[in-house]
Amino acid sequence: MNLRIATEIGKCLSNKTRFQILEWLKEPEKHFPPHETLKHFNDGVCVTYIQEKSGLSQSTISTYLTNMEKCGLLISTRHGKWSYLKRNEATIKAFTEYLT
Amino acid sequence: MNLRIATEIGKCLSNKTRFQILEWLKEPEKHFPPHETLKHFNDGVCVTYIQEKSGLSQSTISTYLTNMEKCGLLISTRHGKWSYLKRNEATIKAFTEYLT
DNA sequence: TTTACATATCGAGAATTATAGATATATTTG
DNA sequence: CAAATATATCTATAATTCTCGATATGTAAA
Repeated sequence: MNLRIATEIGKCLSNKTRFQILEWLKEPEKHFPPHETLKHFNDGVCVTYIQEKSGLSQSTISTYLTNMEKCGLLISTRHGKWSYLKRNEATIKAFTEYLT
Repeated sequence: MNLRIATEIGKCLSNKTRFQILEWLKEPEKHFPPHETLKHFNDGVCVTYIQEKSGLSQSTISTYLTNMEKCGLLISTRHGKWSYLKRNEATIKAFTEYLT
């Protein structure tokens, strides 16, 4: 962790929707429907589900998620035409330790 | 801790100087001169020292510090004409736990 | 190989934040 | 009380961010 990344993370955390995305992803099954098309994969939530829950436009949410991935807050995995997002606990831990 | 305060803290942490102020205040004696006019008080760093170290204007730093106090990141104590700032470890802990 | 769907990127106008100088307030000192 | 000093607030402009619709790209299904 360094100052530049830490402030980029801060920027992500300065917006209610972005902060909530991290909260929702703590317990995906509590906040999102299951991914029925996937049989043996449960490693994050697809962009569409996050977009629908947020109520914001597809392009806005896509930008949010891209930025959150760039600074290491999220991990994105592509399966076919879907991208699945999950928290990057290692970065979150490094950030909180840097702050403390 | 709640979403509104957490995002206000995020806003404070989205700027390099503001983030650094928190870092500097982890070890004040390492980053600032001693407060010679004070005999038995060592409970934070005055606004002027923080301003000089940052290189930004007095009004900018004053605004930063006010906002950082409002969201609970800093504790401000006034002694005569000086305000002394220190980290509010309780809020910082609550914030990191909210995130984790 | 079209067509449909999921996600990403682009471009623009609206909204917010950054930053400073000027000024106000509060406190100490002479 | 007047002058000096530390900090806070006001006002304004520049810079950045927000958010969306439009469009592009990538993948799967028909």
